Amino acid sequence: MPRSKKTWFAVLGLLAWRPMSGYDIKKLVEIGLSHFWSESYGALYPTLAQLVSAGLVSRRSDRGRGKRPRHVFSITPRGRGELERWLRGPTEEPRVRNEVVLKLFLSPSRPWAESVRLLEEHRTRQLASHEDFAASEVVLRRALKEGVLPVELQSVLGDGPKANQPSGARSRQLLVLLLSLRQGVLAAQARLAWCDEALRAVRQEARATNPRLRGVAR
Amino acid sequence: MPRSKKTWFAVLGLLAWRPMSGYDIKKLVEIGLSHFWSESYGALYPTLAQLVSAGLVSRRSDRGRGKRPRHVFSITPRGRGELERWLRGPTEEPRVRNEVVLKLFLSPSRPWAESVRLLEEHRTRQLASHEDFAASEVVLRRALKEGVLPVELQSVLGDGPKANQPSGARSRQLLVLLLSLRQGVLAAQARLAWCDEALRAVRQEARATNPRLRGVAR
DNA sequence: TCAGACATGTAAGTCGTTACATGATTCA
DNA sequence: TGAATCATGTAACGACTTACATGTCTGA
Repeated sequence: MPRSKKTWFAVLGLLAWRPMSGYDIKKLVEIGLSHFWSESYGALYPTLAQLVSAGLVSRRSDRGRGKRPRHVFSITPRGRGELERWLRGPTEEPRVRNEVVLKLFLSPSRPWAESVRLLEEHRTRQLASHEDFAASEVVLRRALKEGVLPVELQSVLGDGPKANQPSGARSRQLLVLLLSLRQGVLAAQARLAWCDEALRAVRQEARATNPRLRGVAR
Repeated sequence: MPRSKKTWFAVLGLLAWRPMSGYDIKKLVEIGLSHFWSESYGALYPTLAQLVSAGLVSRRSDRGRGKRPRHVFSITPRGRGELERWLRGPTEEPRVRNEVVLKLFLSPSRPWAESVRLLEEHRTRQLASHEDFAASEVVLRRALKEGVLPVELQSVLGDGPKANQPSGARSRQLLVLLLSLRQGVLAAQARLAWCDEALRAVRQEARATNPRLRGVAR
């Protein structure tokens, strides 16, 4: 039984926000969705072609004067129908494969210092991504409150002033963007908290095992 | 460039805990590591065969009288060397693909009630897994404090009373098991907190948008 | 003028899952 | 005796990623 075709529906769903080229989709995912989604060109372009064949998406060649030629894809009514069915359908839990935890788990025969380094490096990465998220959150909350759309968000939400957004649609987009960001913030916080807890435990254990280190700070 | 061969090293690392059959490995991962790792038979058995070919693991046929015949795999010294190199090497961040967040993100054209249902279902699953983790944690902490190994953990850590565990090795296994569990607990808590936050926001928005529902509890 | 962004694709290969296939042993 | 669990594997497929290949336009 074919498994879920996530790229398929991710692309379809993004095209429901607004018509875009493959390149636009890639950028949108990288810039705005990277904390919960990823796509590669090698999956994107074939998927786009398949969606067109299936009649869920239409392709139009946009070759404006002095413009780079590009293909703009739009969702069709049938595409909206399929998207809706998928949105209403069952949602798969991602199967987890956390290499950091695995390494820690497999480390019992290694020196404690190695686990400490593993955790410290992981912590540094988490801290950086947490800071990124937090900064984006500040921008987004201001946008939501003041109703202005800063440049940073235009590439995510589309900049069209003439875009025929029904009233409230824009603020609804901002809300789901904020909620998805909050997910990233909370997850990063939890990972950070885990690093701290694990580091404390491992360092304590290291001191207890190797009395020469007793009293050494850090 | 071949990507990291996680199954390869996961299997190698588990065999460093103790010799096991493929079936044992599968059960161990399912029962004790499911909150941060997964393996399928279709990956496991071929990997085991490859590890043997590579000389990192040795296979012995165990056909005791009245016993089911089985293959017991043990890590070789070369295998330990490779494992060690991998443990010390760089650790990849998993690329995230969270279908729940994606669906929420793609929902702006759908009724709020649909997002509420999505989040509620997700919350229910997270609550259940959080409870499982918390229960396991209680068992583990007691084991760590009292130095006794309850039956539930014997399938994870191995039950050998004659196992030539160097002093402290068992408690170190318990510690990394606890830490890996804590990772699951904290992650589940964060997901739960996010669900609550998102549900609050979405419900509030739903009420604001549809005044007929104003004042309706839940 | 040339680096860097824009833009689109393909080919090969990796990684892993599901479904299939098979059979032994235990225990109610 | 027959269901559940132990036990081992393969085949086909699905879903991606990486690396390659190619070209255009903009602006410092």
